[in-house]
Amino acid sequence: MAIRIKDVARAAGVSEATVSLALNRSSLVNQKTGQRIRALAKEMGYAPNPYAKKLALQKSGVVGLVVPDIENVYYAGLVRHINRFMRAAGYGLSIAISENQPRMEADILDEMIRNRVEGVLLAPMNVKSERKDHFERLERAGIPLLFVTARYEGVEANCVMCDLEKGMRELVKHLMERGCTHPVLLTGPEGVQALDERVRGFLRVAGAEALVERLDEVSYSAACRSVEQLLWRGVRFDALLCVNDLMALGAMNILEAHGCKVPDQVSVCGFDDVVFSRITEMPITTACQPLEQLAREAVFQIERAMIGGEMQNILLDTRLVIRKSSR
Amino acid sequence: MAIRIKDVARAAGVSEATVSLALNRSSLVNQKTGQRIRALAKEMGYAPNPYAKKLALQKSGVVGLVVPDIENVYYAGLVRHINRFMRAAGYGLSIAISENQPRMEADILDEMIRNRVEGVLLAPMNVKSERKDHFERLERAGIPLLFVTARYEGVEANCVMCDLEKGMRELVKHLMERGCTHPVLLTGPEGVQALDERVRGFLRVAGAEALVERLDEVSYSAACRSVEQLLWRGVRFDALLCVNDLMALGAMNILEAHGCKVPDQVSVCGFDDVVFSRITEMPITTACQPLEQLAREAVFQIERAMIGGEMQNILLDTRLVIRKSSR
DNA sequence: ATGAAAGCGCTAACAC
DNA sequence: GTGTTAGCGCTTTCAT
Repeated sequence: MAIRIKDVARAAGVSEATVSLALNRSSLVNQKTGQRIRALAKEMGYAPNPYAKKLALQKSGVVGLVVPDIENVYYAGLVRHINRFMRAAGYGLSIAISENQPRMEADILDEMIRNRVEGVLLAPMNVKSERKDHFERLERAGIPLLFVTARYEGVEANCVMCDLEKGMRELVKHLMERGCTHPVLLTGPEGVQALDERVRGFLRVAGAEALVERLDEVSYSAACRSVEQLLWRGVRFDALLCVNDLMALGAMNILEAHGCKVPDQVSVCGFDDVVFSRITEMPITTACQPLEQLAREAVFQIERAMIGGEMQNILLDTRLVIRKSSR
Repeated sequence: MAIRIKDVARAAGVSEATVSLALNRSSLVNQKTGQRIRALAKEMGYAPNPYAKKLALQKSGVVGLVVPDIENVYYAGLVRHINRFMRAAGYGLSIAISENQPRMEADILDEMIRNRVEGVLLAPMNVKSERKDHFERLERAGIPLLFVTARYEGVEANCVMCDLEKGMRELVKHLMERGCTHPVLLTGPEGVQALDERVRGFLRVAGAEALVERLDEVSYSAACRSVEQLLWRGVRFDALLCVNDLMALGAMNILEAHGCKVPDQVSVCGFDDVVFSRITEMPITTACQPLEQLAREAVFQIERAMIGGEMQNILLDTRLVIRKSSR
């Protein structure tokens, strides 16, 4: 089969132990012999069997990453960046997709425990979920957990995310400065922390009586349906804020279809600053979440935890990006 | 640390071998004892150490999946489906992203070889690449390779993909039936098989002298720039075909911005049928690639190869989806 | 500075 | 049917 340490040892005329030490750059082995062995190993095309190594070392060198939806370009971007940073840091990355299903998320974590991952980065689902006991199992297994992009209430763990409430406040403030007086917020189900934060920010600036529309899901089509409804009900509004960019796009399309001019009659805002806010004829004002920084911080923190350090909560600022849809 | 087979054996009052056999549902072990042992193991929360298992069995039970760009929703969808099918089939899936960088792709394959993956599903990059020797290394390692969504010329391996040429032919035919006489195709660099196929289909129906614009990359912004150019050069055209939906969106936006009415003055088509073709005010005509089927077939084929069977080339049909942008 | 040997947790011949 | 034992390939302690 493949070439083993034993083969290298024989070829080099030394023992397996020496080869192992040499390859791991131990100072125990003579400089010269070390070099010779490493050269020989490379020449022979030796590559250690990762499973033997993991078994002997009793650690895997891999961290798990769980995202709720890989087709959402926001999470896709997160995955890409975390993947890059993690590899650069010399760890393996095991990517899993919970598909927004609590059951799936639990299964994934259990599998990660079995696979002895040394840390878990988890982006919460965008649905409410009750059972959280899989996190206790993680904890019992002594595996550090770090939330990214949002957290679950009731689960004790650090988190790297943006100040979503503040981001939303900035958006509303911006709209009001432009003269909007009747803003409406389109959001998803209550009890999802990342959404609740946005709602709180909205209410704080727009006033507690401002209109908040709660949809079943934070999707394009749900936004479309909701705006249809608003128009049909004759609700008066001059600003439409959405909890993500794709929803804003849906909202805008429906408004335009009904002859409602954006931004003249209604200003529209998204959130996240993913590709959707830039590829429309009418670019969308939004709060940019700095994905790359988020990823960098997440990798940095989990790395600390893995080497026995303490993690911190990291709260990054979003950046207000003003585009055509609000001016 | 965790609980081992030895612990279960002791608790059950049998040997490790018996436990191992019982857990693997071997018929060698007594029905009753088997049940008893399995129950006990579950009760004790026993989970096998995957690395010890992989080491002993000399196989990993995982297959590798390489995609060029996870932020492209087309590949993201592919990943999601393959992930589902692969798990359902009882294999682990190792997801890697080549970021359209040949060097990265090579590194990934080498790492997969080291990790003893039992098969590789690879979606080619959308750039030309010269060196293909990493595939030889795969082959030498005896690891089956299956291309998905496209293939590399010059690499001997089976492929599961759509008949892109035919798909493009259908689009052009559709446009011509609608009365278009001057179609233009926006594509990417030459030498990328998945693009070349589309170009061939286009030329075959539109005629060999039809205009083909070759861009550096198949992106939104490249399409925008290209259409600006076309208009500026005063090129006469009444149909714009793009090799993907995002480009079609860009093209459409630029046309509209220049007062060029779609579809009255110019019909526009995309390709793939990803979300972008449905979320625009003006939905885009496109050729739908049946991602789920593609994924199912890919998993099915690679599975066959892993159990020693023969793979087949699979060529699926795209489906013409006519929307507003072309009528 | 190097080698011998035990051990990581599991499987699979082979013996009983 | 069940137990004994020898690996799988690597690391690491302890001799030398």
